[in-house]
This record gives sequence, C-alpha cells and structure tokens, in this order.
Amino acid sequence: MLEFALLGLLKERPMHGYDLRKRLREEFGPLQNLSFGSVYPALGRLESTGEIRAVTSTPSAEAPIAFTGSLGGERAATVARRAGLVAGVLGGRGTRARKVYEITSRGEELFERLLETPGRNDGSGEFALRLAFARHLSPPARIRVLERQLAELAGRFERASRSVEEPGRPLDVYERSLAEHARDTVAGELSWVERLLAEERQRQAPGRPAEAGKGTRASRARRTDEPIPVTAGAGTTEKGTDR
Amino acid sequence: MLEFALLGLLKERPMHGYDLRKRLREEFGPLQNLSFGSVYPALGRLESTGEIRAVTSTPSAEAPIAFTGSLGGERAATVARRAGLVAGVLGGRGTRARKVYEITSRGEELFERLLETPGRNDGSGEFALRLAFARHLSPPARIRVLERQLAELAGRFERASRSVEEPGRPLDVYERSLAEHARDTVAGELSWVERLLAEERQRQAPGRPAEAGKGTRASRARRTDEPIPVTAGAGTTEKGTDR
DNA sequence: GCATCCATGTAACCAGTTACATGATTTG
DNA sequence: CAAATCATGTAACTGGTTACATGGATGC
Repeated sequence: MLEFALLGLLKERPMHGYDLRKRLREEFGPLQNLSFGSVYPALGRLESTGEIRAVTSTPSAEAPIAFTGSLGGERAATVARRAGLVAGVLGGRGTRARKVYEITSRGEELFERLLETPGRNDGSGEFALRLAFARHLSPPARIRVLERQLAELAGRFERASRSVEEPGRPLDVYERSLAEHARDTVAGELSWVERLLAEERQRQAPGRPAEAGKGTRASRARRTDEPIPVTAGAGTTEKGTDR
Repeated sequence: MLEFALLGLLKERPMHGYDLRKRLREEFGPLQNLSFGSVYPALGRLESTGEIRAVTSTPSAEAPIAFTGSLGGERAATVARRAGLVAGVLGGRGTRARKVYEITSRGEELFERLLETPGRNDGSGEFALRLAFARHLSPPARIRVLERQLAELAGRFERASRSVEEPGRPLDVYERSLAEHARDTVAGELSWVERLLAEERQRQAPGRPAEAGKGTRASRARRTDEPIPVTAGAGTTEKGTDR
C-alpha cells in the first residue's frame, strides 16, 4: 500500500523522502500518521528492486534557477538532478544532502499492476488510494475498478442492514446506533460509487472516450483523442451522504 | 485493539477462541478479517499476563443441561466449567477440546483503563469499538469519550473542508470527488456523534442519571440507583446520515 | 467417503510503529 | 542562542498476516 502510493506520487514527478511523506500525510487519508521509519525503508526496498532510482548529479549543468518554494514537476527534477546528493546551494532552508528518487519503467509496470489488482478490500482506504490515481487507468479499467468496488459495497450494505434489522442478540442503545451508523455510512459510500460509475459511463458514452484532465491547467496542447476535461466538481457539490 | 475487544467480549461471558473470533468478525467492523493466527496468540498473551484465565473443570458437577444453540452468559459459563478442556459430551458438532477463557479482575481493570484512554485516534474504528462497549462506562465517562471524539472529528472536518476548497494543487475529477466524499463522510460522522452526545446528555439530565440497558431483558432485579433502561432504538431509527 | 464446520495452535513473515542518532539552516 | 524545520537513516518492537499441522464430528 505504501509502496503503491509512493510509486503513484513519483509518477507525477521525482521527489525525495521527506517531501513524499509530507504529501502522503496531507493528501491520503489512510496514510495520515505515516512516519519516516516507514518511508525511508520503503524507498530503500523499491530502489534495491529497481522500481525507483535516485537521480544522480548529471554534470551537464542546466541553467541555474533560484529554488524557492515549490515548483512544477519538470523543474523540480531538473534542479534535483543539478544538485545531486550534495548539500548546500539550494535556496530553501535546512538542506542536508537530499536523495531525489524517480520512477523507472520497471516501477511503472509494477504501479500499473497494483493499480488494477483487487487487493484485499478490507475498507482500509485502499479504494480511495486507487481512485486518487484513477487518472492513470484506461477508461475501461476505470469502469472495472468502480464496478468491483460497487459489488463489494453492496455486499457490505447487505450485511450491515441485516445486523441492524435482525441482530443475533439484543443490542443496547450504543450498539444499535453504531450498527445503524455503519449501515448509513456504507449506504453513502455505495451511492457515491454509483454516482462515480454513472458519471464515468456518461463520460465514455458520447462516442469520444474521455480522459481525466487536471481541472485547471490552461496550457498543454489539446489533441483530439484526449478531449475536454470534465468540468471539475460538476454536480458533486451537494452536501450530505444522500442515500 | 484486539486485546481490548477480547476483554470486552469476555466481560459479557466466558468464551473460547473460535467463538470469540466469530463474534469479532460478525460484529466489529475493523476486525472483520481477523484470523486465528491473531486470536490465539492474543489469548495466550492475555492469559500469561493474568488478564484472563482458562476455566478449568471444577469437579463440583452442576446439573447436566443439554447444550444446543447459544444460551445466556451464566449458563454457558457453567457448561464450559463442567466440560473443561475435555472433548466430547457437548451436544454441538465437532468438539475438540476447547479452551474457555474468562476475564479476571486484573483483566477488568485493564479493560476499564483501555476503555477510557484516548488511544491513537487514527480513524481505524477505535471509536466504534469503544462505543460498542460504552455500556461499561460510567455516564460522565461516556460523555467525556463522546466529547473527545467530537473534537477530533471537528478537526478532521476542518481539514477535509480545506482540502476541498483550497487544495494545494489542481485536482482531477477523481481526486476532487474523493476529497468531497471524505468531507461529507466526516460531516456525517460528526453529526452522528453530536446526536449521540445530545441523547446522552438528555438521558442524564432529568435528575436521575440513566444506565444503558440491554433493550430486552425482563429479569434482573431493579435497584433504585440503576434506573430504567432507555427504550432501545428510540429516535435513532430515522434513515440516513442527515447533516 | 468427502466436504464442511468445529477447534487449537505454531512458524515465518510483513508492514508498519516509536525511539534514537545525526546534522544543516532559518527564524524569532 | 533556542526552537523549528528540513533531511536521512537505523534498530527494536508490535500487531497483525498467511500457511501449515492436527484432529474430531456431522451431514450429504
């Protein structure tokens, strides 16, 4: 799971451990309490098996750009490559030799494999992670993933409903409320995935298969086989887990 | 977490490993995929530290009762004590020497401690577990636990809202939907706990502090300081995570 | 007589944690 | 000059997993 997430982030652009952990913490629910003790060994493993590689300082010096704040993918990679593993120089604060990793083709393969394989769907946010990287999936694969999750949730909903309506034993107020809440939560999840699936199908329906675009990003030439990004957040803004 | 759950179940009545695992799987969300390889070692640990003990066959023979299906706490304990660790006799099927555990006073103490201590609230269903055993808490302690969770959820909601409204970077359709769903889910959770808290306060308000009773259970003498159990499921039956 | 459920346990493994060691740089 | 932030790593431990070994009882 961690390695999957790391590969996904590195697919976007090269990064170093500290950064990866930071992004994981702020963006991925299930990995919120992630510690360095997990990240660095994981990176080590991935490197030793060739899925990622530390970018070494290519002496073909690029134009020296002041490095403040965060900058776009390509740029960051460039700067990192320039700095290599040597300390200093970089404009930011606290710069001990950082080790910037980039994903290899082997890593890409593994990522693709992990992205589509079912995994043990135990409600541990695995699906959330998969969805966060859904843009890397082919449209049909996306549909498959959503359908699988839908089926899973339907089953969960059945069980949750049963345990509210015919519990094996009398429940006290708290247990009852808990059971009801559990049922309502999966119901919300279910309708959410249903909506996602419907949207996805509609997107793919009009003949021209759709690609998941980055909501904002005006530049970047538009090719005809890579059509209009869906208006971000259309219809998904109504409040509440409507069931 | 596992040990906490085991103690909670054993507080209800003595049970053996197989049974404990079954109940854990069907009743406790976060422990749904629990395997024997977790349960037995955990029981072993608890036994070795004196929190639980295997009930040995007390030769003071009780009346021989036919053992079919499930029967109430006291009874089950009795039968188990009679059967001890020896195979056979018990009416059920497949009876290899079972090891029935009961909680000790030391175990009760540990349980109480675990029940109220915050734990690392990482949304891993810890709160659900605590709530499932809430009847064992004193009314004020119950309030405290609910309040703590409320605060936690408020924080989570803040963060979730922020990452929808001002994400650090443009999100694609899937990431956006994910963020919104995450926000809505915590919102539902939040209002649920708010409701629980309100109910709990109302229950304790009318002068006479209330006790969480098992909805059904007519027998059991009623003492004045242990008043009328709240009508199970009153007002909690409306569907949906209304926000 | 084979599958299935009951029942307990061990061993190897795995993914994560905390705690520690180390150290540069910036900001108040 | 202290505190915070950036940055990487190791070691010991924890809490679980899967897979295996063993075996009785029941039902089809």
